[in-house]
Amino acid sequence: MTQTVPELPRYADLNLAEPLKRAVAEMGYETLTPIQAQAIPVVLAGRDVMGAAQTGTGKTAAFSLPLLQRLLKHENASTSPARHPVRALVLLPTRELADQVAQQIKQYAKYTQLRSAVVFGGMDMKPQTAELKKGVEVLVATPGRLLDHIEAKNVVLNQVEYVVLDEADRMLDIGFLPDLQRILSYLPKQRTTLLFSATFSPEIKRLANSYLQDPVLIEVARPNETASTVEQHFYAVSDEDKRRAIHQVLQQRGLRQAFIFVNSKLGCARLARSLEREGLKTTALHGDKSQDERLKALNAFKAGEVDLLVATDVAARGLDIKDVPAVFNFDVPFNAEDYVHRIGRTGRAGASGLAVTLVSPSDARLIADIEKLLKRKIELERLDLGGAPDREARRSSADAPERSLRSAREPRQAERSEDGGFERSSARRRPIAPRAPVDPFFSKPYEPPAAAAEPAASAGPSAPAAAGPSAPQRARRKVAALFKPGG
DNA sequence: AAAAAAC
Repeated sequence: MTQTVPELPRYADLNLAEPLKRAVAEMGYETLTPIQAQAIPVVLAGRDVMGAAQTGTGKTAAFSLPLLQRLLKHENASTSPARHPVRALVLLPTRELADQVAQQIKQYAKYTQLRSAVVFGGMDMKPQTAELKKGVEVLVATPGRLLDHIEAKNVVLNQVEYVVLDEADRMLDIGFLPDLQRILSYLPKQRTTLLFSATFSPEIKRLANSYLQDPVLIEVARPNETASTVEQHFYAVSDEDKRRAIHQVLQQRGLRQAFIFVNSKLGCARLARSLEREGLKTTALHGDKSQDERLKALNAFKAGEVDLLVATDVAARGLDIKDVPAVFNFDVPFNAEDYVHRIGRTGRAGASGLAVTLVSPSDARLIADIEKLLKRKIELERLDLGGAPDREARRSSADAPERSLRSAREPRQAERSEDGGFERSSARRRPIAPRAPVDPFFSKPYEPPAAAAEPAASAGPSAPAAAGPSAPQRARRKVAALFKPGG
């Protein structure tokens, strides 16, 4: 065991104001994580920062503590409560995350005079407006609602000294960039900008640099790296077997709670309903729910009232929930970065965690993307679902055991096609999956090729076709190999 | 392919 970590820096030894130290001590923090140890002095020095560190390693404290310290140190009007301009702005990509970070900052600031507030959509404007009008030094927000408040003149941002983009790569992606740029246009040019995320693609890094002045780059471990405490598995499972796979892994591992990620809101609602019918205490979290429902779902999971939280990528980033033992990717995420964030919901703060990704043949390309991002080979594993494959079970209608999970819905033909029409669409979408063994290439399970380090490398000698398969072709074959009948 | 974020 690596129990003898050489003297981690301690909060008590930091040059932080007493009120901040007191709050930190009260929250039970003693030593700094690596990202905190590196980022805090740099932020205290007033520099711009681009910070990358693995999920679950305390990025929020890494920026908020030194930020609060700076605000305390250069307190201009603390003795006259009449005027409290927003001096620090923290922007986040989801409402739940804004809420979480705001609560954390409130905790850190609780023994100071600094005021903070949070604004995000889906909630009544009025209470937020009232808070803003009272004046706050630290404002936490999601972009859309903040723009609303700016345009309604509920808040003025021309005195902002610090802006933080948490989950910075997401904030800078195409979906958020226009709003972000508008917000930044209201801020003084002369300011400190802090960007933090667990993932930064090279393109986003370049873009991010255009928003920073002479930044300090802080990289704790490799960017895009997953926590070493998370045990990762990729199981080759056909779409129709995925729910059964979840039941089985939960049972075999003796797991009660888990996050289950899906790619669409509709799929999220449906999967949650199915799992609930199959006897698992399940709730769904996605952007088509009201904010009240979203908060309720999250709180029910936190309180242990439900065991499974089926969620879209609204829950992929940043959410810090204690003791999430496992994350399932029911769908392989469209963006490889989101894989890193999703599985980052487990194994936080040094805890151990399990990440299970269910891979169907059509996911080959996405798996190749994840391999590339993680810079390592992914071994697809077979999952013995105990008994005949599901499709066999459907043919011999007498087989009860394997079908038990589906039995509740099996008779409802109409609803099955609503679920995506597994039978027909699978034939359409997965022409690659061989029905009969034809090529010896398909007859052995996936083994990482010895030579090629990068997926984009040249075609190896094992290439069956004359022209040589492309990287996506090879990726599809790897996955297809695992779906060979009888293997 | 989708999700997120304002009403």
